[in-house]
Amino acid sequence: MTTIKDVARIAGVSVASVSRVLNNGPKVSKATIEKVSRVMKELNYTPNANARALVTQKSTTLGVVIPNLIDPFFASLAHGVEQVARQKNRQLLLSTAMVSAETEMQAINLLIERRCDVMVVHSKKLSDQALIELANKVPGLVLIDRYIEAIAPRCVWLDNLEGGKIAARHLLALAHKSFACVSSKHQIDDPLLRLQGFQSELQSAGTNIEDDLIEYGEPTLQGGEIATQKLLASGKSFSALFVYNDAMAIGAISTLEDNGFKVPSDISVLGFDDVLLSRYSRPKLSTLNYPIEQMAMQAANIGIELISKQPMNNSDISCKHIPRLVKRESTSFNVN
Amino acid sequence: MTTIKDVARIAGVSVASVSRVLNNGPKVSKATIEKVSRVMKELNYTPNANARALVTQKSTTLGVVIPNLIDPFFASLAHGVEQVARQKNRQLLLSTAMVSAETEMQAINLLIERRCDVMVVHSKKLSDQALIELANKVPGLVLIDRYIEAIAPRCVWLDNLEGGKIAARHLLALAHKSFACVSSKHQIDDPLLRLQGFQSELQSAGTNIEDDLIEYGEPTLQGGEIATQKLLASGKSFSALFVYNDAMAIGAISTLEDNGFKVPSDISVLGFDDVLLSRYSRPKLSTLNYPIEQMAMQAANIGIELISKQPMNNSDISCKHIPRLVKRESTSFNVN
DNA sequence: TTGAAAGCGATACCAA
DNA sequence: TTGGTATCGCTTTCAA
Repeated sequence: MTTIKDVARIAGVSVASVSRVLNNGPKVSKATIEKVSRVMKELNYTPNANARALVTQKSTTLGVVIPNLIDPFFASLAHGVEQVARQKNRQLLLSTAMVSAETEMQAINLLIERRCDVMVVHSKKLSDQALIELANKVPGLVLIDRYIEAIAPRCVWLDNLEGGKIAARHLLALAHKSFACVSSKHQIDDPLLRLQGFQSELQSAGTNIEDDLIEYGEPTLQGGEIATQKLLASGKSFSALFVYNDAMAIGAISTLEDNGFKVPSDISVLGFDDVLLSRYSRPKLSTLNYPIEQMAMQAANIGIELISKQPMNNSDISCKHIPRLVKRESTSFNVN
Repeated sequence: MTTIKDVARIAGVSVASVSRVLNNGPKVSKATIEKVSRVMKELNYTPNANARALVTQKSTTLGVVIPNLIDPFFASLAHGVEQVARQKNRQLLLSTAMVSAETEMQAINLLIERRCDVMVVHSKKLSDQALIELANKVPGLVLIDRYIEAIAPRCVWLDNLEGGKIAARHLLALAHKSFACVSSKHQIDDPLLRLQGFQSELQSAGTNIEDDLIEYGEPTLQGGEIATQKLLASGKSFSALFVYNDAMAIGAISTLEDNGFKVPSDISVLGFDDVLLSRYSRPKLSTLNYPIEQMAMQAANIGIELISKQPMNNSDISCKHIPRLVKRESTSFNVN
């Protein structure tokens, strides 16, 4: 690979001069600019970003830590970060981490080795303490989908509890009286919070879900199908079903219709997340929008802001997001 | 950030020794290993990957160039590359490029600046010549979804033409006689090839598609809906519909059922790509599997192989992939 | 406006 | 087994 020295030698100038034209330095004659530019083109010269980072002590990367890219939810997260990266002329560095404390730590460390100074981290397993220490070590680290009091301004998260409440309010407003829920025993507590919020709002309205009408499953299409079969097997009837996420909700609809129930006329089904799938299902899924892409963009911007010399006072900007009800076709007024 | 010098000073050894324990060097006493390791831990030392890359002249990154991460197809591609990266202890560097020659070139250049030595590139707009030159400059560059004769062993691609033929054979085998097609006028020629393959196979069977029964649309759900409406508006009947991709196919099914046609009993619908969506649709979509994830993994492995000192003789390994028919529920025997 | 030289954080060769 | 030191490619004073 040709280096700055090659360019300098062939152009008959010092490396300092080449460096100056490379960085649009302030004091360079037009003559050198042209001469050097021409040689750079001739030699097909590409500056070495690693060397630059080394000497300038600043990175032009933007890191993101997620479990994987195959889950559209995390792909959206990464997409949000990527958009900010492009806009800020940074390169996206991606580190994957299974949901385990060790791999999450490893993934973050890989970014630190690269001296990545801004990173959006999705960590469910590292302890609050570990994360706080990391946040101290890496000024541009921002957590997404997690809330830790001590570093609250650096957490961008969704209020799942409130999401559950919004779901309940929607179904109550549609005059539903008997409710069921398909939830998930995931390694994270999002499902729990959603269910809690849902139940608490029902209770405020003087009703509740019968114990038999709460089932759990894997957070997938099949998981939703199986859980719904169990629900049906209980023999109890219900007119509104709140499901942990969209994939499960689509599975639920599938099982309900296979068993002769029409959605939404017989049973309303409400999902959560508003992933791409929800627009493709028939009937189109009513759900709660999880604005993960915007949240990821906000997180990335906060990270960049944090390492800038003159941090704006962003303390007034809320990092808590409330899911938004998206009414499509799978929920409707209860006429029974 | 603490550096190797800090560690050396505090441990009372030379930087050379620290470097040795860092790299499990061959000649280090147990004593120094322990001493240095302890200090590294104490100081929370993380080696600087940029400095390492600079002196060793080798990268530990794996690059990928795609249009975006929001399209599940490209997310799968990136996911495949990411898996290889993790397995080979490399970090994923992602560069996005809109489908235009300039942005594609920019994206690749960003990777070169980082001295990324292996990259999987999805380029539809750069000229063959430009790509060949890049391939010469970057020995570990591999193209995906593109075939260029001159660098054939470094192209991993899908035979779209054959895909169209397979589609036709499937529908013919189901005794269909009247065909329609929803295609796309995309900036790339995949749709064209699929349609060509489809038609050529029909012709071999002594039949064809009437001109009125080929419609084009955006490669999206809505695009599929609209194109199918136009098809229906023609007034001509058909029992089998071949659609450019799964998103459009799901749109097509939606429109067909809205117009009183049952899928597959009245009309069989066949998609292409086998994205996640196809398993979530009702009826579940029959489609052609585009093994993009495996292809991406193969591409990444080829890239790594290319820069290894002792390249295996892989010339016998085919980089051409044939889509595989996935029979689900949207196609069935034609009983009329 | 230009160039010489120090230094960023590591590795690796050569001596000791 | 260790340490000294040149070096990677670049930026950034400091003089000229």
